[in-house]
Amino acid sequence: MDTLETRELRYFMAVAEELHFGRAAERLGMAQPPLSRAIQQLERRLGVSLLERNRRGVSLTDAGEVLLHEGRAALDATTAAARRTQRAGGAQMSGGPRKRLVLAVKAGASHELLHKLLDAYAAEPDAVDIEVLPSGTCDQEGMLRDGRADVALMHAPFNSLAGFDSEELMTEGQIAVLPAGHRLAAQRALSLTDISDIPDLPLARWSRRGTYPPGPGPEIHDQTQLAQLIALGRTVAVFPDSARAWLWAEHTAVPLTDAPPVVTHIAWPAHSRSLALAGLIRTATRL
Amino acid sequence: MDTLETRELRYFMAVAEELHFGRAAERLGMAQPPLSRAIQQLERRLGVSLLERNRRGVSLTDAGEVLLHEGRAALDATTAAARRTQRAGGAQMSGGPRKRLVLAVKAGASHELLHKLLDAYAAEPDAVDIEVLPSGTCDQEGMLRDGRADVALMHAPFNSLAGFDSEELMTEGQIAVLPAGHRLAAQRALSLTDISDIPDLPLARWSRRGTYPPGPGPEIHDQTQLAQLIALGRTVAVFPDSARAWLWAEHTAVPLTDAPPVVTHIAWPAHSRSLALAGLIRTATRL
DNA sequence: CCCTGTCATACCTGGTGGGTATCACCGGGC
DNA sequence: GCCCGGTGATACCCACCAGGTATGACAGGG
Repeated sequence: MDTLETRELRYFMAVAEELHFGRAAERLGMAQPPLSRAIQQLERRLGVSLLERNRRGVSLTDAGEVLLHEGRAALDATTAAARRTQRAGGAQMSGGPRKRLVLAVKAGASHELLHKLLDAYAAEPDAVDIEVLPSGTCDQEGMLRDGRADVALMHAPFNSLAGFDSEELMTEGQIAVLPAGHRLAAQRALSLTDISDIPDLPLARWSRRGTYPPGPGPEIHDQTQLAQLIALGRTVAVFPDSARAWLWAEHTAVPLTDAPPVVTHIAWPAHSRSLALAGLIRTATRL
Repeated sequence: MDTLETRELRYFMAVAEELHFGRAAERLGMAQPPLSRAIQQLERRLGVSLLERNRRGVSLTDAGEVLLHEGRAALDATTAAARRTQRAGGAQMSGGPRKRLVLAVKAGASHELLHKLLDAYAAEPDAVDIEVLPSGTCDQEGMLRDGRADVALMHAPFNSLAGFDSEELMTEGQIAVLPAGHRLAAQRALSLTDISDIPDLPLARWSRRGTYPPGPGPEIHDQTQLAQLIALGRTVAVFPDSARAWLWAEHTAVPLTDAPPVVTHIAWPAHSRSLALAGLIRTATRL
């Protein structure tokens, strides 16, 4: 059969990610035996073995690998359905905000564009409330996928637009943000190689899903933290032009000649049919 | 809570589509009272009213409308996960086909391209079996979405590529297919207006999701049927150039000067990670 | 050799999904 | 006006199964 209950998917995802029944069960807030049994039943129903039970641990079969990816998408779509439904209906009963759109943005990025967009949209006759949801972790894709957001500002090439509809809004170059007193801060322009190997100024390393790329630079997970470390002369970082908006007095921005341009898009789930969303997109493309 | 069991989604979709608890229950193979109760529980859990129970029938609230669309996507993603997992795992146990990719195509379209693609791919060293799944109903989108297919040939502007990754393969003009003896069959070229209002040759009307657009022409749901009606001098139809491959002796093809070009794409789910699929796409783009 | 950590098995229990019977309500016919 | 047909909701019951606890089987390491 091709049923496949949400609960079973949740269970399998937990096991597939932990590769350990005990820890997975703990994460799910249940005991280990029923979890084992549920996975066995799932395997029997699908007629496919998903996990290789080696002594000492568990590993995924090819089919398990497929279910891990496809199941993630399915679970995201399911929770998105629940979230968006609640948002659509919450309005009509509580006297709260009539209708809301949740717009995911990268915290601190494209301030000016965002401001213009929100102002222009608010002036539209049929505008609804826009809730801006800033994400420090650059996870606008996930937010669209699991329904935490209805629409997002994304930045190629950092975000992938795969699976979404999108419109291009703005293209900008990138800058190196240096301590004001540093010798390179006096330059007119720099290249990526100029700043990638400065012994006294190692490039900052952003956290990606909790892990950091290797290198000598400080580990960063927060823009303010980074701004401070730059101001203290400890590191250097690369940002889109629009980051000039939040620079401190102790910072100096120098254009990068060979950094890839950053393209800001407005993106939304491909199947979306919301009129409010269509209005926001229309406004955005007219900016 | 943001749970939302697959079963509940299935139930809601049935009611939302039928707008009738009794018929929905019948379609689901269950009795009406438990279905009513399940929907009530769903509404309470989400804290949102989904259906307006008017005396004499049911209608959707705004939130219900949203759940109808989002839920369809979620259910499709779920059954896609099940189907693709079974395909990935079916190979390893039964001695059957090692690994399969299912390629959805519009029945009868792009014969030559398809042939070249399959031949070229079969010559690749790491080729897997390709199962060609022809669809008479032009529903390649749905096939990709619910996992019946892994990859599809789609034809803009007839199919929407929204939500998929795709690569352009071929662009072609369109032709009018006329009865060989008709006076217009002698022309070198025609425009859409030339053929849209011929009293003795009304344009054929294709079925779209079971309904037909209004007009005087015959109702068509099958290519052979259409071919026969043209050969009999009863109707005229518009096709991409590549349709010349299956024309009969009694048919005459005349190029259309102002018909939009047809672009054939190869398309696949945006999140797909299959190596076999990547190989097929690479072959296709090299054609 | 036993101890430890793993997942599987055995068995029991409570919650709940589903069935049947019935109600409440309304609109339409005569 | 009355009754009838058709709607969804309610009441009640039962059986199934998700989940818990206790325990087993099995391998690797001291």
